[in-house]
Amino acid sequence: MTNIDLANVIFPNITKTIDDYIKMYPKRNLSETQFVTRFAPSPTGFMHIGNFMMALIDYMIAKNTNGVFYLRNEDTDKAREVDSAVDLIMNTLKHYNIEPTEYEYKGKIVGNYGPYIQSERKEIYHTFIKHLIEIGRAYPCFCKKEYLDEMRASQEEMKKRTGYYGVYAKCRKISPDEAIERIKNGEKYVIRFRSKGDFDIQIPFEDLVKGKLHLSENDIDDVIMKSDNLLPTYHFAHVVDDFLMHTTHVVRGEEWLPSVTKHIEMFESFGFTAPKYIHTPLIMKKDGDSIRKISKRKDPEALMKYYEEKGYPALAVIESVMTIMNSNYEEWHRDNPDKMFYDFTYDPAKMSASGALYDLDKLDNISKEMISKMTKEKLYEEAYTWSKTYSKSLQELIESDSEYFKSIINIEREQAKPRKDIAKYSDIENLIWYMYDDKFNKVDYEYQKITDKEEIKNILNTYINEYYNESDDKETWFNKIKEMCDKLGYASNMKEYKKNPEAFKGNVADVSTVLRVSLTSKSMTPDLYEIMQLLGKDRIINRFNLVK
RNA sequence: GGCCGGUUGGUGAAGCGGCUUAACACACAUGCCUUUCACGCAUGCAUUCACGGGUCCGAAUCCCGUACCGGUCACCA
Repeated sequence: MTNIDLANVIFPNITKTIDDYIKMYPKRNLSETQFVTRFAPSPTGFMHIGNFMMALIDYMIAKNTNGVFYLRNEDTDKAREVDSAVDLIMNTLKHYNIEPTEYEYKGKIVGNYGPYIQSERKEIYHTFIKHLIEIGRAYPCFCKKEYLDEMRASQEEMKKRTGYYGVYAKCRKISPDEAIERIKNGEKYVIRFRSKGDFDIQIPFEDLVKGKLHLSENDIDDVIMKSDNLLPTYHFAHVVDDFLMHTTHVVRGEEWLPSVTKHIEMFESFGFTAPKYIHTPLIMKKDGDSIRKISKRKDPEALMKYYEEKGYPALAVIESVMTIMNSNYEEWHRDNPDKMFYDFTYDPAKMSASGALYDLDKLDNISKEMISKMTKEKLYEEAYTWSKTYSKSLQELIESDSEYFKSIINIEREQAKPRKDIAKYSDIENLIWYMYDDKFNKVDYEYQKITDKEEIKNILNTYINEYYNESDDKETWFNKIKEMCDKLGYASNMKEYKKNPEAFKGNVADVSTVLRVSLTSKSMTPDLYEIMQLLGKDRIINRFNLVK
């Protein structure tokens, strides 16, 4: 009995050869400078910010080189799979407009290199594994979990490297005859790769982020096919898929760095050349005094849904991640304000090799800047769309009178130096609620300098009876407030007040604050004149009367 | 523990042997402007690049060692 007999016993129904598949997945019709990337998440039901960064890198590389960015669903771990996970991935990519050119979704395959779902590629993997068995580079392993556990424990005790290699790889020595017999007896087995590597030999490897490194050759016989579902492990699926799909650049987290030599050896066992690798640093989080990997369990901002729920503009999130990917992005963007982020050329070599802390302050800043530049129509649309999914109360506010809403958000907008107070759509309600009468009751007034109730009443009455005129323009309006200040003993001129504060009861800022707080309850609001214009005289009087 | 990687301000970082008295941006602080807040403007914020040694006329930049941080050592990806 030979390895070929063994291969036929294990895969009796596989009739194709790897050459058949190589023909079915021909070289892509692209030039040397057009790169092929893929986003290959496993459908666990989460979209982590680190995954998102990798997808963005994939997208940027393909976009920059006019190449191909495809999505591959790595669902070989059926135990961890979540039903809605693919929807989440697709929706997130769609939300950020970084959609793949090839993918498989809801039964539809777009692209010529599918299926793009690993569990649908079982026959392909089996063909490749069968080939490896035939040429003696893979074999069935009957070792039980107990043996493996004992092996590891004794290796640790003897301070040796752990793993299934050398003398520990006892199924390596099983003859085809014995293997066939044991299989026919119904013994459970996995398929392992037969490594020819020598751990003491260092091989050079170049990672596009980390640069040139030397890594020990792999000598571990890794499992390449699992026993229960007969699906491949990540290592093997990576090799087969990225070869057949002609991926030129593999972007993945740096946790994969220690296994590149496994992958290289597997590529070589088929006579294939490995793709280029971009091992991205992990995104970190500060936790007290220490720094750790950002965690989906402890840090809400680790998950992409956080940014959607809070209502950050998609572009703001992209730009904040771009600054982590390539810190020269910001400068570029300043110099090219009219270009889109994808016009920027991403360079993995400029990416930091160490893990970066993701800074929410930075995101807020980028986002405020971006929202401040939106027209009122644009902000209205964005905020309204967001509210329909995430905030019923804001939605109701907007729907009660959309023109009024637009007028409110337009205060200090659409001008050279717009107001920057909205970082995310979920901020809006808290910034404008007082413009709605049904919310303006039982409020806490934040009076500042002038707190005496009689004096406040006096200012309000004097103002409404003697000075306020709804049709005044802004300059006249403010001049009248100053006139009132003079009359009531407050300084109308700040410079004079500062020169001699003792001579006055207070100043025009203090008086304005009384008006502002009486009308809004808050001491910090946008332009008071515009607020008063929007409220109108009747509502102003009503609010003054509410002040007790 | 073995192997691999990293270490420049509170944060992202530039820097790649002399142009650096360490860029730019965020954050923070102060001042100016101002009807509040914000905006804007101005100023400040690492005498020093984890530490120790070496190479060199010259080092954040090159070499060695130490420390610390991270990754990895699964039929998970």
